[in-house]
Amino acid sequence: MSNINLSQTEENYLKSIFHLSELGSKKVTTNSLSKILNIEPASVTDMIKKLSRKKLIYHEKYKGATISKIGIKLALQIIRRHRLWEVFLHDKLNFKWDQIHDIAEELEHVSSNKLIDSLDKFLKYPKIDPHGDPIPNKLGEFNFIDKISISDLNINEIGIVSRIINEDEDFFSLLNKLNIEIGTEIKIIDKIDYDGSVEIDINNKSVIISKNIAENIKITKI
Amino acid sequence: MSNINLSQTEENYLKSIFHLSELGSKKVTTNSLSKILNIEPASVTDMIKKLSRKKLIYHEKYKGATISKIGIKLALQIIRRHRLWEVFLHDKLNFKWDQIHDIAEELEHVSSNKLIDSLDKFLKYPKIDPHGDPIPNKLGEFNFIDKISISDLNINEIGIVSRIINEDEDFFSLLNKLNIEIGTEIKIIDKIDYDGSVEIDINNKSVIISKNIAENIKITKI
DNA sequence: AATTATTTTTAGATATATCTAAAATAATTA
DNA sequence: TAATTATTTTAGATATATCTAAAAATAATT
Repeated sequence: MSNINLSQTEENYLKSIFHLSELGSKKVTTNSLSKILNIEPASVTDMIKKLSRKKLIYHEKYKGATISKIGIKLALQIIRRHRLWEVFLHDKLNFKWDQIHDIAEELEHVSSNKLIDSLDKFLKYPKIDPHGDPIPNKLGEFNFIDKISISDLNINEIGIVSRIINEDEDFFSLLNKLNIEIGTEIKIIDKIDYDGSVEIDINNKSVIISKNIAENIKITKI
Repeated sequence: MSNINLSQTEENYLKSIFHLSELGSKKVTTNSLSKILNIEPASVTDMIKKLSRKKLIYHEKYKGATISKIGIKLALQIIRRHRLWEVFLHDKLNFKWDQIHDIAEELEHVSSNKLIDSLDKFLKYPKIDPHGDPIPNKLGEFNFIDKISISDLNINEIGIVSRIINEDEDFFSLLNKLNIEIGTEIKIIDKIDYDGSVEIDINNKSVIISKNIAENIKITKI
């Protein structure tokens, strides 16, 4: 096997490209990367060229980048590491689910495969991380469960929170304020046509959440 | 508190300076650092200047460097992280003691203090790592047990291996070959005056080890 | 279709961490 | 002590990852 060795920076770019490409299907623009990585477009262009040279992405000038098969494979390994560390932090070290992301961002770059496979075993081969996101296995396979979100429910339907898409700190603190976590039962009281906001019931308290928030909370219908 | 933030590279230099200074008492030369870090002396000089500017070491041109109080404190935190991760890898992930060093070298640079303190708790506040080295606590305090080594034993005396100084991969594989690990009982059969080699008995097998090897294996006399 | 606005890229700088070759200093030895 | 050897530092390059400012290409609007 050609052992491709990436710097931490390259790994971060690749992961972001993978996420933005939505499982490899979409083209990723320089600007979108610039925004989520907080790096100037000019610098992004340089890195795109670099990853392109390494065949992890394909790039056509001014037209955006597509992630390659090898790129996807590597990205999934980084995501696997990230999510396994999140499980460790949450389940073993008792971190709150909103405090694990940043630490996992550092841990994910530790490169030993043996480490990750041992960690996987130690954690009893978890299938999802504390945010409900699927954990790829050694081969990059994972259960792709693109669940429906709160916005997909109709009035009076009930859902159980299964996955949080957004990993912003601000988003997490909002969820904490609303007492929403994985497993929380949510009932739809009303849907506001005007802007897609949804009135929901959590533990017998009613709140109205914006369309964007509703779309970022995936649920299982019951 | 002024939160001093070091790069991975700076951390590695500082740790090496601390080790070479033998707990802060000795001057460290450019060449000695160059050798253990495998970096050219010219580059070492640059980094010495940098750490000196940050007041982590004191440096007099052409005369070597001394580690400062803050330097020692920071070095001990890095060592603490390294050794706690080694305990985790050995005790929880079932790594052999000769496979943990390199991985801990990467993990030690993950910067969250909360992570390390939680890990410490999870591991039940271990006092020594799998090589028998003491683990500094949050405040940098540790039990300094500079044990005697095999070379300090006399003929017919018995010692139990308690600590391995050298962390080279080659040294570990030698120990594995000799069936020596922490806890192994060793009896001195003969001491060769010519070059300080020692004939020892391990599990009723006798071998001769060099002076250097004997000095790198610390023991508790029984 | 022409103009304007946006996005992307290029060009040229900067900081970090490294290198080699040469100069300066210190240590050793004849 | 003077000459030789070894160590350390300086000077100047290189690679990575970033930046700003300006140019080029594409997209949107009038």
